[in-house]
Amino acid sequence: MWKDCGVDAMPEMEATLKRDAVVVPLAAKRVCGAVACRDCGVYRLCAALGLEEDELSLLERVVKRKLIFKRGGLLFRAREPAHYVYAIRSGSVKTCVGTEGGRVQITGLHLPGELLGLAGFDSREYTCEARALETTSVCQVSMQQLEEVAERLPAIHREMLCIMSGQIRHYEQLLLLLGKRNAERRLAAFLLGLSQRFALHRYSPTQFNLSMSRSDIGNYLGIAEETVCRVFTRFQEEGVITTRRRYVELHDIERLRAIAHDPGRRAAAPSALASGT
Amino acid sequence: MWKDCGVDAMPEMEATLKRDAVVVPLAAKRVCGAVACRDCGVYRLCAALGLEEDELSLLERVVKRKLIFKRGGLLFRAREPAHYVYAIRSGSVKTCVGTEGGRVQITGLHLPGELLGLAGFDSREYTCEARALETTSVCQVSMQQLEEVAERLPAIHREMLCIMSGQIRHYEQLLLLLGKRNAERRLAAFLLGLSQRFALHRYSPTQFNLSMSRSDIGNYLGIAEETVCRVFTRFQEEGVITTRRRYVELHDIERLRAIAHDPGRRAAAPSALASGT
DNA sequence: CGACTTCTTGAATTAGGTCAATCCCTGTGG
DNA sequence: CCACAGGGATTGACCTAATTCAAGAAGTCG
Repeated sequence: MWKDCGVDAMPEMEATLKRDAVVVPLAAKRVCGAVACRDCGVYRLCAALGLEEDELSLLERVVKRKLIFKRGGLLFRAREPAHYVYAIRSGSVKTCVGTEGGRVQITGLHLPGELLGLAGFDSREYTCEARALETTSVCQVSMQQLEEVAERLPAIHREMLCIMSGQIRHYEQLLLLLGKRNAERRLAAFLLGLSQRFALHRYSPTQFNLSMSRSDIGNYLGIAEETVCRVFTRFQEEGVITTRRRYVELHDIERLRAIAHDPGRRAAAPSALASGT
Repeated sequence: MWKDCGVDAMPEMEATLKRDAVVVPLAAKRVCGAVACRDCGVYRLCAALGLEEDELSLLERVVKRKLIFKRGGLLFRAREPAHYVYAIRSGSVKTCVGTEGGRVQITGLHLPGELLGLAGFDSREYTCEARALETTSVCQVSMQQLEEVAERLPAIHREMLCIMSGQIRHYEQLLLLLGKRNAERRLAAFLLGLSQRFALHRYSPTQFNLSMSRSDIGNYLGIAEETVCRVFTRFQEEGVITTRRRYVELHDIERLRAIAHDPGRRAAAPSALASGT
């Protein structure tokens, strides 16, 4: 397993980082001090750091620098040594894993405030590939130094555990989505999920940009690109949403919710076991 | 989200724990001292504890007791306060999450040596329901005391992070599986995955017991129970496997691998973006 | 202003879901 | 010890939702 995920699959990507990752030579002076940090997933992490020791010195040791990636830019690749964790400040990032067969599955769409790359903690390698979906600004955090600091501050460790368990919950939700058949339900749930997340970040929950292409959305949800289009069209005809390219407006959240939660028919219920005896 | 997962869905299960959870009144004396512990997922955790302080006293504080669950027994339920983490010593456990619609998705099949319940770290609630698939013996570990100890021993924290990142990797693999359509591929990959895991635990990689019913397998892989049967039959006709009820023998691992990794046709490849320019 | 990519829509095809009947165990009780 | 009940597994027939192939429209970018 994990032989050539995203590597052989996309051989031409080698040079992308060098070309796209514009290193802003702003040596992390106020990186975690401004208003934007409040909305950042590592904020509590930064805060914990700041509380315990000399604020600047520690922050500067751990938060390496702010990077900007252009659309399509590669943050990291699967199986690459995981030297850094990335906190998204603006923009969006998709993560995907790959198989030997060259098949690729998008496993995440990440919005500002989220942390990427922590899953590689165990193996010291990234478990997936991460790519900017639009111009995206991130904080690059040194894994090693983060660990060194965490060694002394249990609060950091606890924070990391929380972030990971959040990631696990996210995956469980996604599995739930992929397990239940129907394409309409998947898309409805997808839109609702996005809406919720945008709301959390104080963006409009009813009009936003799907930074992913139809093809990516299809891959993410386990359906064909064309099906995504067709369902969007159907939703539109029913007045539930409006789409124009990647821009979406949700008109009838309730209806979407109804579609997403429709129990539908049967659907291989797992046996309760131990019911009788 | 997460309103009544597994609770309203299976209302009759209330009494299951009381009936099935046979509390062995063996006050954790040698619980983490025997040979079996070497194969346990928390072994390193236990070891770390033992290295640093008075072995028995700490272990007894943290590892509450050994429990035995019968087939169908409920270890914990989603949304329940997560007081304990469970290490599986023998047997197997399935975990599942549920939706408002009463739909349930099996998210994991857990074998001896694996740790359950850590995902609830963040919210202090279990994120899923866990149920024994056969007579299963577990170590029950107090979450609170584990944390208290971890506070003083960063090694424990690091271990927990590793376990969680392993869980994340597992989910990524599962997503990959659910994303790629074809039922044959799913089942082939499922069998191979099990085979690998059994091998890790020094069980036979070519003949083992699927502790799950066809229905559970279907739910886990996102296909209908009947399709599971049909594909198994097809595999059998081709001489790749033999099944008898829940017992399976793999005859041609290579062929299975070929089926699992068959790139197949198209399959909504995510756009590389930034490919041309 | 092209060249490309992404999106959309149509038509044909099919994998897999659904329903239903039957078989086959396993465990139970007479 | 044997017959029976009930749950799981299997198989067949049918049908629907979604994939696939194909072609064209609509943006985007250099």
